[in-house]
Amino acid sequence: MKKREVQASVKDERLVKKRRDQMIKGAVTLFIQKGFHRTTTREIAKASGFSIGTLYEYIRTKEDVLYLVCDSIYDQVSERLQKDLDMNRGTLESLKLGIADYFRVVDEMQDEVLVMYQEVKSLSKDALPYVLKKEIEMVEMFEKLINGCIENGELDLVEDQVKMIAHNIFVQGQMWAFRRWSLKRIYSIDDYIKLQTDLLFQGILTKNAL
Amino acid sequence: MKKREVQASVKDERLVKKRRDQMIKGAVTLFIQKGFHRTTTREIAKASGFSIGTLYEYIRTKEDVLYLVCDSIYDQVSERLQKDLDMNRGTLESLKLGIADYFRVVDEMQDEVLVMYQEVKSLSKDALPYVLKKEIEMVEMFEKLINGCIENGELDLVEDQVKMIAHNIFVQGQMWAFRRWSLKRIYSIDDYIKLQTDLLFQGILTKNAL
Amino acid sequence: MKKREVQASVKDERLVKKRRDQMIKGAVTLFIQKGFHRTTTREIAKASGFSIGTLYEYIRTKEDVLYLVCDSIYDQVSERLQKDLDMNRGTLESLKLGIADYFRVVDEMQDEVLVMYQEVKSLSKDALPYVLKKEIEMVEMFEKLINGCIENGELDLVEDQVKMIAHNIFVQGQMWAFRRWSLKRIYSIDDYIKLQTDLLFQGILTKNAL
Amino acid sequence: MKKREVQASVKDERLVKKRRDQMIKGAVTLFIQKGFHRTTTREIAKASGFSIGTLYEYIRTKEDVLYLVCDSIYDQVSERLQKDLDMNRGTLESLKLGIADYFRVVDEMQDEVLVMYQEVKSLSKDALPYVLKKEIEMVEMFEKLINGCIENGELDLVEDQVKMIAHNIFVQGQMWAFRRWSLKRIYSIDDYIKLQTDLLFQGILTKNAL
DNA sequence: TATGAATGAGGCTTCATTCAT
DNA sequence: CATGAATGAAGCCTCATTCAT
Repeated sequence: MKKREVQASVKDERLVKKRRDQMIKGAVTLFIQKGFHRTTTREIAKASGFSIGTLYEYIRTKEDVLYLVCDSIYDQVSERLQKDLDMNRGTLESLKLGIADYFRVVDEMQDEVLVMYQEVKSLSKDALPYVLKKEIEMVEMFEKLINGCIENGELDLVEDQVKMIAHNIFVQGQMWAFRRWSLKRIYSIDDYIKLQTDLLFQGILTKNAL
Repeated sequence: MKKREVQASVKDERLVKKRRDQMIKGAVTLFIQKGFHRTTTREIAKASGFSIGTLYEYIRTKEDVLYLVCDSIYDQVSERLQKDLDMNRGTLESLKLGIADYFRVVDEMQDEVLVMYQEVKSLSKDALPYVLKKEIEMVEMFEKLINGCIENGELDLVEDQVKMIAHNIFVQGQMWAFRRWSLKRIYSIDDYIKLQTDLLFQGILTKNAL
Repeated sequence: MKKREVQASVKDERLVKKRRDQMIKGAVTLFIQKGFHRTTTREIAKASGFSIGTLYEYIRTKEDVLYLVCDSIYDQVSERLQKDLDMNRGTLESLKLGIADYFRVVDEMQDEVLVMYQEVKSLSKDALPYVLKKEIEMVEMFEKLINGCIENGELDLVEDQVKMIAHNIFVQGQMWAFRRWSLKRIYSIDDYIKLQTDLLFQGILTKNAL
Repeated sequence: MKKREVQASVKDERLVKKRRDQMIKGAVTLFIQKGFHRTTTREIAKASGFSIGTLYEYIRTKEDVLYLVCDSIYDQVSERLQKDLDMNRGTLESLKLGIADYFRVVDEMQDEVLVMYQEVKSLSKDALPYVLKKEIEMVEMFEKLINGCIENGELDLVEDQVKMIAHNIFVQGQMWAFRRWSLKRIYSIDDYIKLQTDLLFQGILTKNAL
């Protein structure tokens, strides 16, 4: 599935990229503060550093801004993950590193993740699939990391389990962003990573219990 | 923390209850279809079976409807959970039952949970805490179930772990609702319960790895 | 062909009629001064004596106002013509009376006719046919008056001629409105009626020439 | 009355002429399709084959384009008529030829005539007189043709009649353009010329009736 | 001369809320 | 208590025009 094209009136590709970057940056800040629906196009223009007229030279509708924002955030997050995947050696260690890295990206991009997370649903039926596709791809990255361990004999799991775990990891990452109001009071990101990883690997039953 | 009062012009308490029930029912349907922001008060009134004027006899602002909806959903979910908690005997079995029951409630109330889940953030700074409080209470229910097992010596966990697990359970419940587009293709609710419970209890390293 | 329905949010039919009459009256004044495109919806609302919100309780789009205006003007004009037609006796005299009466209606409703005449083309492909239909009906009225004379033996014309004459009469009526800047300097409405009628009946070759 | 000057930034007269011709050609096409108000300056620039910036090197405002279009159309039509006038011999025959020729020009330039006809009123109070002046001149051409016949004794009419007839001819020409949706179903341009000419000359009263 | 990115006033329309009946 | 007509602030978007390159 190709990227969904957001039409711009301006021809200069480089300029389009530049202006849209300004736009995304400005919009994220606003969406964090007040959400997509409560943010006006004029506010977006202002926060982006140009006029309302100029804003509309680079998008067609307000929703395009949301799409651009979501798209950009996913790109950033998955780009980071891709690196871990690339040096994946199929060991438990590299799985752990992948998870830790993902959680850290989420931590660094808390606001962005939260925004995307809360506002995707505001995308039209038209744009949603493109963003969902990216989500699926990220879950698949975790599946690959896990499958690597299985192939190496470090884990013994069936496909259904793999998929479930991949989903869990993905959601627990997001969870750090969308439940931070609650979690941050108790844990640092390092605590969070350690606790979640241990739980994931060992479950709640102590050795004693086995 | 007491329930947040939503002011009504009408005095007859029984009538207020009745009208608000109609309202919640109508609103949930609409919020599911189009989300809170895209739903108009007029539509809510119509779906509730009365006029826009009447609607405003029972609420003060549109946001009140959202609050009422969220409040009602949480009430229903936690009421169900409360029962399990009441007959909690501090055994792993009753923890498992609690989890299974929670996941099943979420399954039955998928739409409602999804709505609440996606729209809470639209609540004003004023109303949000009241709903968040309910969430906290639900997480605490799971904490209690777990602590029961610890007291009984069936589990050996420190507080930080307990809280983390409670959060995980809570989120995995919601996850069944908000990722159903993805999960339902792979799992039935029974699969989901079994897999998640096993994973929770035993982790991914399982027997072989130990 | 039925009248095209213009949807109103307000239910009370009588009120709808009343408000739309206000609206048409206000709009015509404005359209005369500045044309449809240069008139804003807010101006229409103001000229109609209510708020912009109220305006939109009675129409769906700005174009609806134009349609309502055109529709109303045609109704008024053709209602007047209908009377003449009703007492048509198939004599040259009643044809002359019909023409004179039509020209007089146009004279009395100069502004309205001019507006409709200049702005119909701004109607969407959707609404245009309904208005054009009315125009056709009016032309047909003149055809009937003429055919009456033919049946009575007062005139001897073939169908093509009848149609042409009907069109000419119709256009010469409008002409009094849309070329008044030029014609009024030279003729009174009575002059105009007399001259046009004579020309129509006798041509320019007159007695001398024959 | 001199031509109204439309200011251009560009000095090279030949270039101005060339660009404006491109502009008029492009604009007419668009005005025909969507009318003056619905056509944007950007569209005009594009249809003219140059950029929006360049467009504004040759005009001052969007309205200038309309003026240029109207002006050009009138020029073309009256240039053709002028020829007939030049060889006017004051005979009924040359009057007939003049009318036929005018109707034929209108037929050939249907679109242009229609545009001009429907959009002149969009000209500002500033530009309108210049275009109206051309219209008057055209009507005067017909007056001259008729007066020629009178001087030759071929017709016997008073001034008021002459003016009325000239107006009628002029309007009947336009009519072929602006009522073509209706007329073309019934008549070819030749039918139209013959019928209108006969009616004009002989009226509707048959010899018998006299 | 030619280009096209930038501007912002202003247009159309929606919708939460009020209030007279 | 119920109704629904009225209100107007505010939102999204367009487009004529300018100006730096």
